[in-house]
Amino acid sequence: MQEGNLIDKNSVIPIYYQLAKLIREQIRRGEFKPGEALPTEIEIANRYEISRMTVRRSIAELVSEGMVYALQGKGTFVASPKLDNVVFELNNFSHEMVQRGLNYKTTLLEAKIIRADEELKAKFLLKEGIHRILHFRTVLSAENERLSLENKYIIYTKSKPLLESELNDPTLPGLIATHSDYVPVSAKKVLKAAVATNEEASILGVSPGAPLFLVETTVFDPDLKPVGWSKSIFRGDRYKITSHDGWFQKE
Amino acid sequence: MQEGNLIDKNSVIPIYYQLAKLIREQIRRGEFKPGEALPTEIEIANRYEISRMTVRRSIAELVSEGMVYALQGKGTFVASPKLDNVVFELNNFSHEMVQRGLNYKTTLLEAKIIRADEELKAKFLLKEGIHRILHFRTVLSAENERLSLENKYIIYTKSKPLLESELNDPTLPGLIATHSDYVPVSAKKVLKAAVATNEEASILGVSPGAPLFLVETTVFDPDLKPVGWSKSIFRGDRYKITSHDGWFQKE
DNA sequence: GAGTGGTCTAGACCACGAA
DNA sequence: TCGTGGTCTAGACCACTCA
Repeated sequence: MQEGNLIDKNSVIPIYYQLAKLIREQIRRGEFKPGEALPTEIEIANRYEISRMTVRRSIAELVSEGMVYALQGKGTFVASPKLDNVVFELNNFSHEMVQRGLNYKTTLLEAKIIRADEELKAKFLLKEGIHRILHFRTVLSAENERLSLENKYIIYTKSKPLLESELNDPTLPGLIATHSDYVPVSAKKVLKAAVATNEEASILGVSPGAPLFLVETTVFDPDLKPVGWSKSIFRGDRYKITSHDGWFQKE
Repeated sequence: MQEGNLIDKNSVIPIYYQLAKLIREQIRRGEFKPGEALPTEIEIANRYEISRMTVRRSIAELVSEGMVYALQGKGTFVASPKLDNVVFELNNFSHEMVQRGLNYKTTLLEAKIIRADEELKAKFLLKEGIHRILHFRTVLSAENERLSLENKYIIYTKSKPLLESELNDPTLPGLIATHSDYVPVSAKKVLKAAVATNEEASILGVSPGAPLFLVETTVFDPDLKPVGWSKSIFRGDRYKITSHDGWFQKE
């Protein structure tokens, strides 16, 4: 609680880092409770004989973690853990698989140039006329089981040959960078719950009506023009998305 | 690109904020391209006649946005937008509805104390014996349409009367705080795709087999003991989860 | 007016990378 | 060895809150 020689000023570990960890643990242990004020920055600086700027840096860490909040003129207070707002992280499939040490592969079912139909013209905000679209259809498998089916569409403005690497694992931003004159800089994803159609079911080896995640991705260039679109389905019995919130242990 | 009287040192807007915005826009406009180095901190400080610490604060903003990354001894570089890793945010239902200006209400179907069965004992890591569990079953509706069905379970260690407010909109952390001696500080959520059972379908007014999101929540106390658990389903035809990544416009 | 957090400075020393 | 980013300081002034 007090007399903190708990900070080693000669350590290789930065002081602000040590202090942030110290306060974080005090909050977790309940020594500072939600709603209570932390000691003032000057108090903390004096107590540990460090500069106020260093204290502020530590507190900034805790603020960014959502653990405390500062009010000008009043003080710095312990926040209540927010357990309502949830952030789900859906990692890149390949990274996931590599991390878990699983064998995975991408199978190219189809790669062809098509003419934009009305739906695609709408997605890409294209005017009337003929527009060439590059269409990829791939299946992701792990441990010899098919897990996901992806349909990718990009506006085709360059006629470059497809590289081996693209056939193996074509990513939407990668395809755009290579086969169009657009620069992909941002993406919007929409996650929906769906059920397998007969065709999807037979490709993925599940029953028609089986639960699926559906992810629609739109990729934009710097002018917010949509330049790539994909619709992917993931087997609901093989995918789950997990999130951790509040004051979980970090490090 | 140069001669930056673009920073107003007498503005009420902090210098670090102005500078961060300036660099962010330069990157978005492509004046600094992915992989390229930004000017060094000292160069920027000299150019705009501000202190290096202020420059660093600006760059820290951009780093936290994932727009640039710094390498000690080398420089600060423009990142490539990461469009693979996706963060889905599922907001608190009530906030969502209020934000959209929709009428919503919570209907309590059931609220009773039960004895923990084997499944609940396992979820809560309870030893053999008799354990009382408080069970809530609620339906969320908006615009007179049922959207979601929630089952909440908490370990019941206090015998406090249920408050009106809890009956209207019982939250898992709120129930734990009021009706147990535990302090909820963190939560784990798992999102799955599912299909409606006959019972669920009739409650929600959809067809059996209709797509659903399933969210299982476990709430923990500071010692990582599970103290609350819920299983909620959301109509797949009414819910979607959206995310934005990369260098989208902020502000 | 006293006390709080918010911003900014000018300078110091360090760790690291590259030549 | 030099230039880079990383840390830290001691002090300044401001905006805000509350009595």
